[in-house]
Amino acid sequence: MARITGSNGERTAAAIRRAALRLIHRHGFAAMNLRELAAGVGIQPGSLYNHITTKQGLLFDLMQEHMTTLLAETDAALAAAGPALIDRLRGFIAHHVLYHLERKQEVYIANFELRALDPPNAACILAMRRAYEDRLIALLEEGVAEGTLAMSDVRVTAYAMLAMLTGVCTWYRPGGRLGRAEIVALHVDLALDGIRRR
Amino acid sequence: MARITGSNGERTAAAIRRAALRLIHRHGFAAMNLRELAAGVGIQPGSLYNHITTKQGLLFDLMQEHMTTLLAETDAALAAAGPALIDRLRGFIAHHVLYHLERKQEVYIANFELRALDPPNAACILAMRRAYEDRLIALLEEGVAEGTLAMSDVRVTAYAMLAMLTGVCTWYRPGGRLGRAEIVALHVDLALDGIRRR
DNA sequence: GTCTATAAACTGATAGAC
DNA sequence: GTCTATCAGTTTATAGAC
Repeated sequence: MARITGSNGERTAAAIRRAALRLIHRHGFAAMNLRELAAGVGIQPGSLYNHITTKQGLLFDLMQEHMTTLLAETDAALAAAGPALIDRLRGFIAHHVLYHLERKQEVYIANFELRALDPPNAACILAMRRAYEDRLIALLEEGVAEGTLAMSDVRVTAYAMLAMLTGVCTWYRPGGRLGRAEIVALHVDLALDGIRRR
Repeated sequence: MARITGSNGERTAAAIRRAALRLIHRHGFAAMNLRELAAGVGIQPGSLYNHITTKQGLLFDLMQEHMTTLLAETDAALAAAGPALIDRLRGFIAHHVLYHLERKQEVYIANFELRALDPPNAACILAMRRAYEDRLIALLEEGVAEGTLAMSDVRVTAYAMLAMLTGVCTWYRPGGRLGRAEIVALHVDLALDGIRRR
């Protein structure tokens, strides 16, 4: 039988995660204090501890949730793409850009607050990031092997592509000159033009 | 007549800047405390204030010095390149990558600690960053106008190029698989391949 | 210019009533 | 689950002796 009381707890927990993403993205993890976070949720500072273990644990949970979602959605996008390598590569790039446009906060935090994690937590997130990078590296190697792609150094190219595609996070603002679909299309071309064999 | 006493002050000030760059790069500005900074320099915390105004003022000085140097060196690299657009563009890219390889700490701080600056200070640094971006945008527009370059959107392309070229900071380690000259050459090609008309 | 000492405010986290 | 109250430690910054 479903619980009726206590349902407020999950709404509060979700509100904490939402407010934390906003504040960490804006001020950085170290500069965000728990009083400010509690005020953003509309509860008292002490009440936070009904939903989080520590400030550090909160950051880790946010990052882990983000990386898990990113990996799962990426694999879904790859599975949904056509079987040809170029289609899967387009699928990867388009998904990466769209995901990064829609979840700027999570992406920014996962990329730049790794140093705020305790070493064991950082190792866990880093392993997930490596797994993500390996998805792209595998695609590039496949393209080189079959002869449709050409590049001097697969690993450097993969890092350069990811840096370029992630860069949209730093300047994109909803309601700007370009729509999301346009930005995605521009970046698919930018990323592919340099590596397609011709 | 040159002062003889007090010459230790400038050495201390330089040591503070050096230690601050290292600590901010490693832990972030908010997470760096002045006790740790003083210990890194080998003085007591209170003595820092003979050389800095506030912690905020220290960050601003570091960023301003970095941006001034970047702009000056970039203009020197452009002036030293051949008159042809493609040579100036190569010069810009090669200088950008090499500078970012050699001054990882400054670059990282200037890019990711902007949110730690007070609004007036942030506006000042942001204006210098815009001036830097405009150097590249002007080159791309010149290339499109003369017909040697082709791209769908100059501004998006410029941001994408800068993000890609700056990305080396996040993974480059001295003594790694690739030397600096190789990394520079790889990125010049990666950045140009997508925009040269063919 | 550096030191010691300390002010004044802020921080993450806990205890116990409701 | 939320509240009030508070602990214990840390933070930036200052004052005054040497």
